[in-house]
Amino acid sequence: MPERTELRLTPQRGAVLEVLKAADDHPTAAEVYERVRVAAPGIGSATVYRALALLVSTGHALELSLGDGTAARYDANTSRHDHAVCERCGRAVDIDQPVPDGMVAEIARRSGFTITGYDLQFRGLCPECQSGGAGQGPGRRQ
Amino acid sequence: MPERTELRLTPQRGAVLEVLKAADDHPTAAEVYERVRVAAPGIGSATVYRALALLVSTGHALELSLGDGTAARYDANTSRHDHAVCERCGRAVDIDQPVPDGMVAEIARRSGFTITGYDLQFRGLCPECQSGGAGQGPGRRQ
DNA sequence: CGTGATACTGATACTCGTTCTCAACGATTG
DNA sequence: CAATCGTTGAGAACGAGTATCAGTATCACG
Ligand SMILES: [Zn+2]
Ligand SMILES: [Zn+2]
Ligand SMILES: [Zn+2]
Ligand SMILES: [Zn+2]
Repeated sequence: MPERTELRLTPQRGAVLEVLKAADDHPTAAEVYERVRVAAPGIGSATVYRALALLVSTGHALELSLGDGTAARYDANTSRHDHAVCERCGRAVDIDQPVPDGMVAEIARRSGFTITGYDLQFRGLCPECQSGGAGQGPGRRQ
Repeated sequence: MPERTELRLTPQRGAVLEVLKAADDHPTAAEVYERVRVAAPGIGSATVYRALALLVSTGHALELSLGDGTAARYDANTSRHDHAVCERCGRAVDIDQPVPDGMVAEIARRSGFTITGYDLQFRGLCPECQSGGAGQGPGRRQ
């Protein structure tokens, strides 16, 4: 007798999760949809959006706003980490260096806020876009 | 012979700028539109969007993505600063404590990125929402 | 002034990412 | 098998932002 239907792993949801786990590039919902259609050809976009929301709400994925005006991206790496986003090709890489606790405490003290978390995105040029004049083409946006 | 028409301060643009300067709550474009209609009743929303984009591109205002999925907000305070956003009422207050240079340098070294800037948003509860159970009502979103 | 060139405006149509609605489907239980 | 209920896919709906376009204001110049 299941008191709570935690997360029924339907084929569609499994496929979405697989795509997320296999991705290392923080795809948008639209990109997840594109990729998941290989494994689940008939899947509808609404189902992908619903699956992503479900995975986020159950802690199996993170939803990222990279602050560059682009759509939200999804990340199967649910440990606390930040990102550096290339302004040219849109690539987002993981940054595993947290803000010092002292700084957070100081900001809480000064602002009166109870700080429950933060989001930090660095902007710049990725190594590829610095060297190769063309890099690998302007990927996303801008 | 004016070689470049820099920025013609039309009544509409002036009104938008006044609204921005008077605001201390980082309004969205829609909110700016609402407010500016008091001073410029016939103004169209497209004009507000155009004025905001112009102000941003000429350095008279900043466009903020607060990472909470809500629309972009605008800020007449163009000096470098970050924000703390209340998860309950949506209020965004200024934070004037930059990330230590050493941390940025370390991240640039590790990631190989050339870091040109960053965006940092703290999440939490504002003083009003901590105490007053009701605060001033759930303002924006969530 | 009048004239044309150019910038700006407001209404509206449009785009596009995301959410909603709903009928059909499928798993589960008894 | 029948009843239940969560899930699905199609498509409609939504909303922020953008593009289009005809009309208007501004300006330089004669
Ligand atoms: Zn790049
Ligand atoms: Zn990541
Ligand atoms: Zn609050
Ligand atoms: Zn600010």
